Amino acid sequence: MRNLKQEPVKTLFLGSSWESVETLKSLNEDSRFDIVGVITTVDKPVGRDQVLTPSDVKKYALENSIEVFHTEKNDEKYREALKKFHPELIVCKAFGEIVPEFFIDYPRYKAINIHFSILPKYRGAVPIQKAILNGDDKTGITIMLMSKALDEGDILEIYEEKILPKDTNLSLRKRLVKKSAEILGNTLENWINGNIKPQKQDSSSATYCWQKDISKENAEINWEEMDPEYIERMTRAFTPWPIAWTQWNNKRVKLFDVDIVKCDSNKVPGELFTDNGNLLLGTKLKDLCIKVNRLQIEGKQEMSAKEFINGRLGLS
RNA sequence: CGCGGGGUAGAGCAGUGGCAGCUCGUCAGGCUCAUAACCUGGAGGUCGUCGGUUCGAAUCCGACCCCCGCAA
Repeated sequence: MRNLKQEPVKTLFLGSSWESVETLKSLNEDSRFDIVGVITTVDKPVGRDQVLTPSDVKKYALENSIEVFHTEKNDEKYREALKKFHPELIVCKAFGEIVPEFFIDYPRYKAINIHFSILPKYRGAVPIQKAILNGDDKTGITIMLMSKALDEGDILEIYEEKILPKDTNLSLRKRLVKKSAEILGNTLENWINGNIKPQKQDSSSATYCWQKDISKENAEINWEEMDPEYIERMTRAFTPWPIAWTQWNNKRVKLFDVDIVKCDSNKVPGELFTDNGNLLLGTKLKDLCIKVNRLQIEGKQEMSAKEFINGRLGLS
């Protein structure tokens, strides 16, 4: 039994995105852990002007005087990192690189990954989006050992979280980030003190999700084939990126917030029309329409349906 | 110099050389048992900024600033 408060665990953190920052922050502010360094992706060009920008994790680390290291998918660099930091524990969240096996085997207390699904369901890059898209009523957090293959390591702890009817990828992700930051420290302490026996995953029931499923191309609504329910889930799963969209007057229209409503119309699927002050889109089902609450026309700012109607924009 | 759309009242938009407009909101009054209803009236604009052309510019020309879609 190790008293972590007197003898903090030398921890190396791997991550890149804003959600990894929350995880890093919770560990950095936890006296049981001593963050010896952070590995993150190199600065990337970002936005319309392609300005070279450090990752959110790098920004946090620099502000908090934590040493930053870039491995750039290079085995030699990984060896260098081990020599430099001598970690007893590695924690990884939304890093964006596949790490070599010798690296995750090195620390005394192994390498831990946090994944936002109930593994072995939704192994891969976009588990939250996929859970919403599939209409699941719950998802969760898996804290697990890293292994050679992606998301296949033994499980230390699972936390379940309900998916609410209006949940978007963003809103659900925020809850999971917050929750995982709350439970991580204790889970790690239990693991380090030998109170957790890792559970093997049942790989025969594994499912997978790929980043390419969540792309601008896949965010275009196919009105002939998609059910209204699926379209509504798309708008939530594709928030805040890439945003479900369709065509109107040869322009892209992003749909930010929609509802499914009963309607009695013979509109063509995908046709935009107004009815009683509502902005509706016809679907392949005659008695159901998509009611648009917030939208954005290409070249315009995001606006409410009411604002869109007030401007008339060619609608009769 | 990656490609493209845009900046006009608080919001959304129309307006290609000749009085600054529309829908919504807002304010005042009216009607109504009642209102996101209806009627009447009002306030609210350096037309992104600077310069140029012109008798006259929101409108044409040049430069710059800002917002957005695509691409990466």
